[in-house]
Amino acid sequence: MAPKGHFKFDDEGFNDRAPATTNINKALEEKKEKQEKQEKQKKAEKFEKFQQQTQPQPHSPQLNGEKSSQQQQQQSQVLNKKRKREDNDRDGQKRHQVKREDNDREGQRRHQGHSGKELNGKSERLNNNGKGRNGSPVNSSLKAKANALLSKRKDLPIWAHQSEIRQSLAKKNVMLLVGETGSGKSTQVPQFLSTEPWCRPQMVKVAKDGKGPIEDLSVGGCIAITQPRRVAAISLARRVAEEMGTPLGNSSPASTVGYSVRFDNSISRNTKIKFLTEGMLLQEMLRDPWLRQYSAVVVDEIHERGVNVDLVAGFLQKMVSGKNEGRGGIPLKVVVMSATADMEGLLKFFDAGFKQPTAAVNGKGQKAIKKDEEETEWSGISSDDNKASKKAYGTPNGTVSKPGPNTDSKSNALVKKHKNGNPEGDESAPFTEFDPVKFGSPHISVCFIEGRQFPVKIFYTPEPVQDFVDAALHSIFQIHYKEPLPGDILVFLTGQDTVENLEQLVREYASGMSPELPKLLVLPLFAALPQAAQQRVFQPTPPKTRKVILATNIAETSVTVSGVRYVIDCGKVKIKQFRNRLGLDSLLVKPLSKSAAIQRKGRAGREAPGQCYRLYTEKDYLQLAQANTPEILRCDISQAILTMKARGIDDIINFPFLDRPPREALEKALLQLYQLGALQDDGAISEVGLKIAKLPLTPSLGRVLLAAANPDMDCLLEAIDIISALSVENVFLNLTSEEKKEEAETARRDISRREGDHLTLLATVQAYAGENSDRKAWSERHFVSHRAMQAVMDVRKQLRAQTTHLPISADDIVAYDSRTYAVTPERAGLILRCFLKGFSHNTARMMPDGSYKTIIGNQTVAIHPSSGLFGKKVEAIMYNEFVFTNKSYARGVSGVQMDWVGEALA
DNA sequence: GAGCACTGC
Repeated sequence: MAPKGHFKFDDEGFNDRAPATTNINKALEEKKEKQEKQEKQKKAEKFEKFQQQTQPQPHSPQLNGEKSSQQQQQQSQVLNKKRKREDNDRDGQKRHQVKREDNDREGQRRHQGHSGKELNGKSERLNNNGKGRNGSPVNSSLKAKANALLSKRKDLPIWAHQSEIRQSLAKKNVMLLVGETGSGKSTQVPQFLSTEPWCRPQMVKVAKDGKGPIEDLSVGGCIAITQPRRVAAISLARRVAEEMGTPLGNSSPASTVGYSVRFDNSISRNTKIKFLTEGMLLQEMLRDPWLRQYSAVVVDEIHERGVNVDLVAGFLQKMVSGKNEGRGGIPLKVVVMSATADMEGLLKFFDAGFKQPTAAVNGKGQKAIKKDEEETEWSGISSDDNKASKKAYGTPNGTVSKPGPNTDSKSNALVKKHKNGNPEGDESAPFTEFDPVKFGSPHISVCFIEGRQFPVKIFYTPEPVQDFVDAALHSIFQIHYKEPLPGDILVFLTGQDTVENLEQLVREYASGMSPELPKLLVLPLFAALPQAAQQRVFQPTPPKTRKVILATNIAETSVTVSGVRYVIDCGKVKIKQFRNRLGLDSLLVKPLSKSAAIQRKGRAGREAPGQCYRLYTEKDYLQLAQANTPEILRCDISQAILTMKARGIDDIINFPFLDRPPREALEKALLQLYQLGALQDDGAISEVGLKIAKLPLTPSLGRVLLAAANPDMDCLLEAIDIISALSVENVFLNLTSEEKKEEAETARRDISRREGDHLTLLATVQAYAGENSDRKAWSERHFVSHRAMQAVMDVRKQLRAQTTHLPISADDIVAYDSRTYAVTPERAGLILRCFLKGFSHNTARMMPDGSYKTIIGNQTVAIHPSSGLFGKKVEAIMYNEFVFTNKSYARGVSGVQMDWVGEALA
């Protein structure tokens, strides 16, 4: 029977007083709302008609073998073709489609899969195997394929803007481009620009490092496009290579399109278009602050606002408004692209650089943000920290505490505006203040591209919902009873616990359903789910069945599931927030932002008109924050600060932040870097700091690595093994049943160490690396994640390669890798003391009652149940992470001696 | 007695 009663939407179930507007850009929306509505209706009608005509589709012969015979995918494929909507966004749907074509053509990639997420494993490492195929037959077939793709490209919404984009960038060096999903911006903009006259390499005479002798250097010729995720960088590069008829990356010296992501660099001498992750561009900036190989940098998906993209934006803002001395005066073109970003804020941000080249946004902007730091209840250790910080840097002349003297009210307003967004802006509200013409800048052009999305109808609950799991349950069955097939349901929940609760409830209710109704196939989806279980989501829906996917935020950006027409949005999201005063990460359930709500809603309208059920009231929706809090405002920024220092930014206070971290966060980060020895007394970066900044590690772990390389300690290879394991999540599998846990305990006996998690990880990595016959079987025997261990080995390899300047030789490595004896207790102590060099602040001592209190701050902390030391009592502990969920937990824990801690703190 | 999502020469 259908669940009924206490939960329902307005008007006999559903309330549709808030019709969907799928166009996110409000400026466009205002102008085009009517026109679009009509268009969309037409489109929808057309689609319905088409769907009726094409319902039973024969299987496509060219795509046999692969899962392409799956009805659903094929349907969407045919649909795409018919509608000439070549998908150009970078999510899973397209990825697996593109990838599948690769497989059919070349059959050379392993780890075949259908989700973008799966690509996100280690599989992309091996994608350059089809080398040496640049003979003329292949080239001509590449060209033929590119020609075939051209007509699809011409149908993209962005194609009509081609000359506008070219002309704008010929005149102005900065362009802001808003384009919705499906507009084609990520694939087409680089191609438009790569043939422009300004994109050719030029020889200039310039002093290479700013001071030395004048040299002839080449500047420009290449375009960089940044992406927040590795999969996106790789799949976009592959797609653009196909469209241009060129081999991809390092498969041929003739290749003009490549990519660069961690563990996988695929470029050639002739690369003109290079997709890379934001972090990768930052690393390139450390090596060449002037980015001399590039004529242009395209920052894509800036609205996601990871820490790295904020730093990239700051560096670029300084660069475009500077004199380009290091580039022989040749300007760098910058294109900033986004689906939803606050373009007004971005325009002002870049414009401020031109107006005030040295201090675009200054210190006072903090005020607007500071209220976000709701840390009053955490006042425990703050005063100590503040004192220490002031002592280290001094208020009047320190690099740190200097308040911005030349406060500019405009830029304050910018910070404030940017922070708060459009306060009353609901999706359909006109973005009243923004007018590209009015805000036009002599340096910056703005371009809006319409997207392609089906309309999605929004329903709100009439009353606030107490229990969203219960509400979601009712919504699922309301949809299932009311709406015809096909049309799968995607439910956004907060975490594994809510997913599993709801999963059980839906199964219970479904078992009592009338047998005449279509069946429900309930599928959970969250990051910690084993790979095989995640894959079930991408398998075709069986006949007379409706899929119900219960997902965390993983489905918001990382993974696209086809077939979804109904989205249920619980209105909450679990986010990590760093508490500066405690050095503690909190994982909390919070209301999501409007742009995230819009993103979730959009998942229903990718293949057909859809519906979105919001488990909150319209009033609550209107009160949501406009955008997600940028990561830089809610994470430990010590690594970001160190990157800036290493890049030559000494005056952190006057750095042009897109959103300025509160002073407290800056001080905390600077203090921590100072305590690690990465900064000198005057706040300048030290030798140690420079070395740490070049490592792909947090400053703490980088410090450990340097300590271990010290001849007195001499345990670098051991430290690298542990650090590699610590930088990968969940080496050990999550075990649910008691039996499994006991079984695992026995199986892991040979790799468990009583000293704690660090040495257990060391033993695990050593044993895994020493297993030469079948590592997968070894992992299964030990209840260890093989996927995680592959990632560990990647990091380990990278760290070994990066530390060759440190005192280890190839012989040392051979000797280390061939040894079989266990680490002695003495050596274990030595290793832990190295870790204390980076983690002295993450220590706690046992109290007489058996609880632990942090040595700095005297906070109660419990050992996380995932730790091998859980339930054990030792004199003192050192831990890798301090996390608050239900209470404060230490994760990655080892026992240490108090005198070691004293030695490290001294 | 517990696990949002990404990412790095």
